[in-house]
Amino acid sequence: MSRGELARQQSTHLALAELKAACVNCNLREICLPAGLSNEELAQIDNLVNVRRKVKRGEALYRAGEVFDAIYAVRSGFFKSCVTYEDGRDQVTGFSMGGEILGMDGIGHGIHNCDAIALEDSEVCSIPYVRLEELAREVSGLQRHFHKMMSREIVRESGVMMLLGVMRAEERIAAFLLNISQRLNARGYSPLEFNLRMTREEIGSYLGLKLETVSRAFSKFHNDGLIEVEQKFVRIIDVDGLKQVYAHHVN
Amino acid sequence: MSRGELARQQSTHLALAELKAACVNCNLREICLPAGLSNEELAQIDNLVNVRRKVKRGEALYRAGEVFDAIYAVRSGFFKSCVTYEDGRDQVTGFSMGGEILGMDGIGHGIHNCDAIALEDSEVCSIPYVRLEELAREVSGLQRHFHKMMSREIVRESGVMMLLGVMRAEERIAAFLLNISQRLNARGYSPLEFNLRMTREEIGSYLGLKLETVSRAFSKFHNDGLIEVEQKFVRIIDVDGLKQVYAHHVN
DNA sequence: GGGTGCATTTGATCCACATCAAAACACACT
DNA sequence: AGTGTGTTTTGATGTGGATCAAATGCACCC
Repeated sequence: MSRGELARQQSTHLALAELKAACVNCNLREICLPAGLSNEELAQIDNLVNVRRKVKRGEALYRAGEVFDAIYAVRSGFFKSCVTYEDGRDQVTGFSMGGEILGMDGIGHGIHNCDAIALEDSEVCSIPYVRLEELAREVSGLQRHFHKMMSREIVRESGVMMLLGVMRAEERIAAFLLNISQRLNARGYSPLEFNLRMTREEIGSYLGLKLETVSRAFSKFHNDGLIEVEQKFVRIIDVDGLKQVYAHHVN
Repeated sequence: MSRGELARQQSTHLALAELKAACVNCNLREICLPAGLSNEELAQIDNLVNVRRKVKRGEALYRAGEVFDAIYAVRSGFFKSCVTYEDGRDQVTGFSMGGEILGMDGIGHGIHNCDAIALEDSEVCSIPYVRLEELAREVSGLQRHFHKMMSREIVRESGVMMLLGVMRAEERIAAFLLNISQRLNARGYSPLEFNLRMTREEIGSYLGLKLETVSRAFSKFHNDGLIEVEQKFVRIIDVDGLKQVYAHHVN
């Protein structure tokens, strides 16, 4: 598949998603907040997410410091989350794609802790937090699943801590590519070829590396026959080889 | 206050805590799971935490891979959480002291994601998760507070990611010391002198540094008149100086 | 179609922290 | 007090990734 075809396939997929109205019909329901709910329960929560919101590329869904009142399910598009430090240093703390939940960091203090910025034109389902609380008290499947999503966010972050704390540059980048690949796969896209939505600098920020280091690692993987890279387009040639990069470390 | 007196004061404090039975009487209730509940609500959740458990220094409260069925509130003592990687590399992902909740990482997949190891003889309140779920549906204050605790864990971890991703060694260690100091303060201990419960290696693992680097930073802070260090004992001399170490970076 | 601005690549050099090594120290046990 | 074990300190050296610099490529826009 060419780069152009791939881009077309991805956007068609997203366009279809936008036509549908509610969780019941959403093709992301199996990986989103309603995952694991019965059809009855699903119907109950459907009016929970009645508000949709489009966010254009480069715009913020929310920003650190804003009052928190809703969490968001990504319906289409792609987001980065990033925190800015008092002294201006900032870091990307995560990337979110369809079916993933954004904003759970705001619950703790009622204030968003990070910015959520769309990396392409995106759409989200807005889920008012007080209504989610209420409904979680009635629909135990929803309560349980919501807790799972928060817990998995904790686990995801400790995975990133591991990455930042103990892995070397190439391992981080191999792990990153495999992670993106696996998430695209879970959403029905090709796990072997895709267009990155973020810049080298954003990848670097997420992985605790400089953009030059990211670029060099991509080039090295390319030369080693593990991947093909051409700007934002990536094709994974040798999945196992990539896995070995971060399994087979110095020892 | 001498090192000996300080140790005695801390353990007396803990001994008193152990005499009391329930959340209603617990001196940690303001920072633990029941924080913010009314007296009525507090009474309702009291039988939730009926099971106590002692964990001796070096023993595990739980280990990665074990089935998750309860979260734990630290009643006395000190824990580290650490994850071990397939290839044997591991990393400390957090330290927990009185009033803090352990085990929320297990909710997502029903399996604990990390080891929780006592760094001194400790005691925890065991909170069966299914009962917590039930009660959270009835006591909305509990539900809300539980969500807040999970969310704050997410925020805490993104703080660590920032630390690992963008800070230099001395900044990390200054931030670490100030964080410990502030948490001790919130629990009624002196924020300016305390005994670390963990080794240099464990601090290093948490901060993504080698133990020698931690030791060198401690020595440097000592020489710069910011702190006094003698093995595990730390006295903070110049809080503002310490804050400047990580506020005043290269620019 | 050519210009402007941002993203990416690649090379050369530097430095913060890791690594290696050894000594000093603390604590538990006998 | 003496011995063993694990922790901490300190020094000397090495290196992975940062930094600095410059060229190239791509997208957008007039």
